[in-house]
Amino acid sequence: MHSQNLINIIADELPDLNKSESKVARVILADPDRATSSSIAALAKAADVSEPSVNRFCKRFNAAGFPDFKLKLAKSLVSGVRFVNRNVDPDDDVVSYTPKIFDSTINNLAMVRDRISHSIVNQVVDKLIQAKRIYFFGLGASGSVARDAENKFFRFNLPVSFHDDVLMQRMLASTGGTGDVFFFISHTGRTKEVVDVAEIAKANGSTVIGLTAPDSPLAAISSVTLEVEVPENTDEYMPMTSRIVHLVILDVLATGVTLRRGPDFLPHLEKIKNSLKSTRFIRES
Amino acid sequence: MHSQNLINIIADELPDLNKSESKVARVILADPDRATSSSIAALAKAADVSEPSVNRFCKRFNAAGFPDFKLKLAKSLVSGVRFVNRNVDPDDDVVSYTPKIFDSTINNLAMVRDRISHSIVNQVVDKLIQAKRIYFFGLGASGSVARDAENKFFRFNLPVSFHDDVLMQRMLASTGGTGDVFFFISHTGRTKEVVDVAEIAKANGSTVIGLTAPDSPLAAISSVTLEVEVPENTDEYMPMTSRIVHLVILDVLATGVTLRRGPDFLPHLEKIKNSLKSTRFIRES
DNA sequence: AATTTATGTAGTAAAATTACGAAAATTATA
DNA sequence: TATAATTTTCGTAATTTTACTACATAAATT
Repeated sequence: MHSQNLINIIADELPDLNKSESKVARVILADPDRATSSSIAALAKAADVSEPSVNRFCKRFNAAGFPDFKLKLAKSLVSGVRFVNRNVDPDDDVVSYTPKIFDSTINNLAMVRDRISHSIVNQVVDKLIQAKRIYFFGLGASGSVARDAENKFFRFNLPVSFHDDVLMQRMLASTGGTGDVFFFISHTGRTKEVVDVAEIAKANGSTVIGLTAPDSPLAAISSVTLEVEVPENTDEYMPMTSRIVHLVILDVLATGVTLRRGPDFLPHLEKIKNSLKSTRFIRES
Repeated sequence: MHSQNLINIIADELPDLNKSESKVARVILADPDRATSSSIAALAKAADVSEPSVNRFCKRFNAAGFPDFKLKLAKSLVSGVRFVNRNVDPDDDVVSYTPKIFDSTINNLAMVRDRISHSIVNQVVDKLIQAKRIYFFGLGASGSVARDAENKFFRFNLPVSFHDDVLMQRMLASTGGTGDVFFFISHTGRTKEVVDVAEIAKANGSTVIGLTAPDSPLAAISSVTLEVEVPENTDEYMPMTSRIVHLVILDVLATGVTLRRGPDFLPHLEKIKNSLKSTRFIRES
């Protein structure tokens, strides 16, 4: 629906392609990287079709021609599938694994940037602005995200808190009601405790917002879901990057709230910023 | 030097290029995106040089030829990094501010990726591996980073904890000693409380690691400093992104530790992963 | 059997590369 | 300082590779 990856588009269309087109498609999907660096003749031979068939294939996917197609393919390899080939190896040294981890995080951010639903962001900003009270809930790694969110939203002069304790979450969820916003953060969206608490909150009439994986139990329950699809960890050594994506989405939400509040609100933010000044060493220079 | 972006490489080499090469370089840098879709003839004409000059230019930058160069250029353009750092405007709507915030985060990550000192990362990994005990300290937003670090390093079977309470930090710092690692996370590196505690830890013979700004009081005290230079917030609406960079650096460190531990350690990580399985709803599909 | 769709052949146009030599710049020598 | 020798830089022209188009035939569908 959004700005999909070319590889995925080809894979999706595969059943609808005719014989020679699907031959081409399969050769490309088998080794997209190789495809970007081969000539139309080489690719035609590999797929056992004629050159014009390859050319027609390219045009079918909205490319001006073969070279343009290769360009688009190369681009989509970087933004999407790169992490597949760039896993951390057991015998990598610092010089190799450091950029790999950065790149993987960057790729995921770029992917979500291009796919996030703006209308849902808007809806969530609405809910947050109208909230009587906001609770950020998360367990484990998502607990840190929730804590960061509290820290950020605290500046809006709203009653906001974060909790990483299940019992506390459960109690608060059951005492909440209309006007309260419960904001659940979860990588998988399938942690039982989290889903349970979300159900309680929902049952009591609170607004439930989920920052989580699509098609998850948590997403199903939530009043509004900010869907974040970050590829599963295939690699033992590669860290989980959904946390980072969640943090940036919360940055986006906070910015949305600030902007919605309008310029009258800026002095308040300035005041909070200044309150921290006295705790700092003065910068010499 | 590292896995640099092709655009940066060209910009860096610009002074060392000869007349026609630099003409080509300037045309490419002026509009890299256009360059990826033009023919060698068009580019030669735009740069007012001959076609072979463009070809030689490409080979100088380790491309097989012009088409290969275009491919590499295209890839480096999408690597997530968008070069113009756009600020959030007071009258931006979701569609505008969302990508801006993602882009700013991505830019900062890419910058640090290319500048981080690998030898310092290595040194810190060494210290963490040898540590008898690790304490992650941070206040405010950095407290969440510290909490995340605890969560991550906990898996290494090391005595590790995080603290965002100054009194607690102070007590622990004064009871620590040789073999203990105190890991301070601070955006500015100039929060008095943090620097005070770091001084106490240092005085008692503990190892002090700083993840903070260069040329800051905290950096000065630390045994090893992971320097993170993220541009100051020029924009009222743009969130602070150093937190994110800090988190990714901690990911890098955790990966370093895992790799150093060797393959014998993987079963242990697997065990922790499995321990969480029973808390989850089974994925239907 | 008629029509549409799919695919390949052959020719053409465009693009990129190579080989070579002239021009410019640099260095050496008188 | 002038000039010759050498190296580097750069362009012309030819060649090769690559991509595209028009057309025809084959296959599939109606």
